[in-house]
Amino acid sequence: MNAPHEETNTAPLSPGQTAELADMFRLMGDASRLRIVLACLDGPVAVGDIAARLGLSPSLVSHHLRLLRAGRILKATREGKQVFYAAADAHISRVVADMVAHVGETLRDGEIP
Amino acid sequence: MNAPHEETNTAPLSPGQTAELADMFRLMGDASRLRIVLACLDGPVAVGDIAARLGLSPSLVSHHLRLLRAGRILKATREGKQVFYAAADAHISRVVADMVAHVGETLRDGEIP
DNA sequence: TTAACAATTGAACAACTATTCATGTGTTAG
DNA sequence: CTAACACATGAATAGTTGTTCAATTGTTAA
Repeated sequence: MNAPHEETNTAPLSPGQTAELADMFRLMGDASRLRIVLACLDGPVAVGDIAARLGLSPSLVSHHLRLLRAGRILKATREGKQVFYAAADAHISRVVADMVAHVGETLRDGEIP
Repeated sequence: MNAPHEETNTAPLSPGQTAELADMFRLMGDASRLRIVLACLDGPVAVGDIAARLGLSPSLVSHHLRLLRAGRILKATREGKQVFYAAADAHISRVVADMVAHVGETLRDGEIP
């Protein structure tokens, strides 16, 4: 699929891909939204449960969910009165989980230069 | 009811870690800044070269570089008149490259390159 | 039907941010 | 020394955005 030899080169991303990537990052660049995404990684969660679990108003959660849905990061599934949100697809959930795992290792421990 | 899946669950991040992660995402959530980071992944690049290569004003690039430096994503090295920027450490460059690679696979429908 | 519940939506506002322009700082060449 | 170069910085501004509140839509139970 890819070039046989790969170095630590700059990822050859097209301008469109770069913009798309930046969009994805921006969506998770907000703490509330990131927490919402993380809460949805395990499996489908209802809006009310997300709000209660994170201590946010249902309205705010819904606003954020709309953005995350528009960004193809989460998908919605209605079931009765409730609407469940989960990762849009397996790729997304894997990418996000991976980013979190890697950055979790990298996070600084209050080191002051 | 939900069918339990055996999936990589969400990494249990502390609130502080979550905020830090969101901060890192926010830094790369801007297209200009993301391109600057990508341009620095290969190795040390001078500010002027970044600006010329990306078609941005040196002033703007410098402003962004300050944020990226404050966010421990890039580090600066002075050499004569020029200042070279590169990934703050190996971890960062690996994390970023990995995210880019993954999202590169995930990206959908094509745009004009 | 009515009533309660779950979620969405719109408006309005404060806070933040990306960009530009002008100026300032440090460095090397002449 | 001065002048030119490379970058940084401060202010000012236009655009964006996260949050709250009130009202609305959709769904189920009584």
